[in-house]
Amino acid sequence: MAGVATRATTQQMSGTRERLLRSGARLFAEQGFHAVSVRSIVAEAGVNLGAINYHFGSKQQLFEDVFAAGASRIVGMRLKLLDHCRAGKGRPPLLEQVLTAYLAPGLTYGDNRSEIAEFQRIRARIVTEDSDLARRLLRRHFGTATERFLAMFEKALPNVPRPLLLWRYQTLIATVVYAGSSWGTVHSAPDEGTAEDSQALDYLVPLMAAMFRTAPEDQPTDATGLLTALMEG
Amino acid sequence: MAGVATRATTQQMSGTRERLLRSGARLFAEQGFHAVSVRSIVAEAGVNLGAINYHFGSKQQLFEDVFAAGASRIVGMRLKLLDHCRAGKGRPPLLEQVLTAYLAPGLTYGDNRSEIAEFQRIRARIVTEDSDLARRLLRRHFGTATERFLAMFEKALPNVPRPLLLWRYQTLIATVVYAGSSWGTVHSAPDEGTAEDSQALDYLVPLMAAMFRTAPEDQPTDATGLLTALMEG
DNA sequence: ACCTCATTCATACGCTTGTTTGACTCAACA
DNA sequence: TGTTGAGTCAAACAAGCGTATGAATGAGGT
Repeated sequence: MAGVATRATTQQMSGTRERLLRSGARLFAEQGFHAVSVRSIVAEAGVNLGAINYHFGSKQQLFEDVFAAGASRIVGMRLKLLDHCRAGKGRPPLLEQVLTAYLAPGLTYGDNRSEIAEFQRIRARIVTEDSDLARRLLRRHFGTATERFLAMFEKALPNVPRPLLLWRYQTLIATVVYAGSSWGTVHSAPDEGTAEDSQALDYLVPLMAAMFRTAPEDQPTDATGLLTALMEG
Repeated sequence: MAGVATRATTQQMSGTRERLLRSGARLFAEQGFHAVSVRSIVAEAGVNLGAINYHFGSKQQLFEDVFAAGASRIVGMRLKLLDHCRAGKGRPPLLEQVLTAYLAPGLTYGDNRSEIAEFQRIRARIVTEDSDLARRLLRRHFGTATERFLAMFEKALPNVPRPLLLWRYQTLIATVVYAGSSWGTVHSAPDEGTAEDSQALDYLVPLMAAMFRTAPEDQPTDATGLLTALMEG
């Protein structure tokens, strides 16, 4: 017991672990897992080379811990906000509430602005991977929250069948991941397309709401037919 | 002159260059630039270790060539389709035409289905980076096409001011990149959320159209205020 | 004062990395 | 029939990688 207390106290005091988590998050977000060396992490953290393997066991475990920390922060905020969403007169539509609950924690707000941006970059990268590690991390940290949000979206839009809803949810994910990670650069003119992060929520909620509310009867636009028409001139 | 002809003929016959481009595309898409070794590429291509440095000069140059090939294929198709977009009675709305022109080449259709998916994965990864290389590649290969599409969107939606239009264009990019690379996996239940690629275009065009047509007066939903309300209960 | 033990540190290990080198092959041309 | 030169190949290079090791450190408990 005394040993455990001592260890906890010492870890808290030394802060090596925390410094590694922060440096790791910064560098992994910037360059990706494989492009970052443990030497560059310990250098930025200002600690010894062996520190990563001592505190985390391996470079990969440090990465997983970095991911877990960022994910739990965002998901925790999302679920807390989701708990406060309810339909009612005088309140905004349920859809807008749920969208706000989903989007806000993933956008760059408040004090831990940069940490959220860093995590979203890490997440954006991992989403495009299909390694077992990627699938495992995503499932573990986002699985239950996804189910709860989908259920809530179904309540907000009872006449949208589930398959169609999934497409919209995917688009929502794409938008928030992309927005949180690399927003602000439409790749043409250098200054063009930068958007204020602080306004992101106000811009995105109406856009996503409009997309989610696309009427089912609007759905079967024959885009494929349109495509062949375009190809023929 | 004879020398040049000889070289071209020999390259065409050997096919080592092309094999490397294909193996590189496959592996870079799967694992990312830094995670892939030169040796794994040449092994998959069934060529000698030195072949990459001989034909491309460096691993990075091979990557750039892979990216250039994929980008020019997609952008070329997009611009060709965009040329056929025009308003007119009896035709679909201009917005849907432009959206189809933008989305179709990036989604997984037709014969080179896997090659497009591979490139979209590479692109998704590079979009989240902020290295000079990433910026350079994106600017070079997507810059002018972006300008032309933005101009066309402005023509299709003349009453949407440019800053708002950029947000919607960003969302479109996010959706197509994400859809083309890692679609089909809402990360909860394993089977849930898989969507048929062949229907992607028909699903996405109406969603994006609804989002693009969000009325300007709908825009200033006070999501920030809603957020504070949610946080307070 | 002594022991304990979590932590730090310098060093080294085995391995892989991207690239280079020089000999070799062999179709094309004079 | 030589000669040329693009292409292939095995071998080696220095450098960097993640990790392991064992000694030094130093605060906490007895």
